[in-house]
Amino acid sequence: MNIARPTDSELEILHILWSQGPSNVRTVNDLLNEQRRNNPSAKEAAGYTTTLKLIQIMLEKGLVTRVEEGRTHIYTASVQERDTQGVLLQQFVDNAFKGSTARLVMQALGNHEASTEELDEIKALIAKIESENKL
Amino acid sequence: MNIARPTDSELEILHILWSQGPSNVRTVNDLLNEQRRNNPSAKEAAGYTTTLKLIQIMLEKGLVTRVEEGRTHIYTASVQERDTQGVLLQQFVDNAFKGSTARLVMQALGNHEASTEELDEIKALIAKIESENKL
DNA sequence: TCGTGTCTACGAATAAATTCGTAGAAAAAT
DNA sequence: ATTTTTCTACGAATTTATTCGTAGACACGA
Repeated sequence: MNIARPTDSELEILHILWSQGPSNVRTVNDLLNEQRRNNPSAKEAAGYTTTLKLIQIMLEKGLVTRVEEGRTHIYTASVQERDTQGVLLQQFVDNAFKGSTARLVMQALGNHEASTEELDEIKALIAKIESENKL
Repeated sequence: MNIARPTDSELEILHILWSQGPSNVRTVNDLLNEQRRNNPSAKEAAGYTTTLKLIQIMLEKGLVTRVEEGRTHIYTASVQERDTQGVLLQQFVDNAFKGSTARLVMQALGNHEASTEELDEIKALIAKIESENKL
């Protein structure tokens, strides 16, 4: 099964569906705008029909599924968060880092104020990969 | 100084300028299409005037500078590769990973066949960050 | 019942990125 | 000298993503 590539706006909506579970358009729109209010670099609030249209397009693309519940539709993400992030990441690495994942990781760790917990997690993952490599 | 955010096509051209140094449009176009031929998932070859137009737009945005040499123009990237990657990465982390750099790094390391050398580099970087954190 | 609000569907305006055709000037080739 | 090639500039078509207005259906409360 081929994973469709969501656009930026679609990704915003997917994040909401991933964290909230199945939702109607009204809920998605409300949460979307709440998120945007809390993020100064985000876009302006979206009108209801804007969000509706986006979700309808996502339905056509197969990014979400829906069931009717009375007069309204309840939407569910039909792609997994991990899978989608994997697809986007691969593409981003190709575009911005010419395919070098190592460079991307270095840059990410270099820029960012990593917490001790995060670093520990990453170290653990590296150890795991290394032990698997030995097999 | 504010770093402009290049689009995908602009980034392709920047990569060429970064690796080749100052170049005229013909050279950029040739290398661009050569790269695309070698990459099955890339776009079709670009016409000369397409590349020209893109570079002209990049000039307006301040992504490149140029000098005249006879009848032709020689273009040079006016943004640094590292800086640009940093800007793009920050934005990508926000969009796709809701700002969690740690998650991005985990996903990247998980997906990818990292070589021993790469892992060592990354471990060294983590150690460096940790020692700085202690100060 | 009648208005008001909430839903979907859908067309279309807007915006942003990309692509390319055409024209004119200058150089190079014949 | 004249034809062909190689530049730049620039307008405009195309494509893709985003935004929103309007219309019809239905429900709910006054």
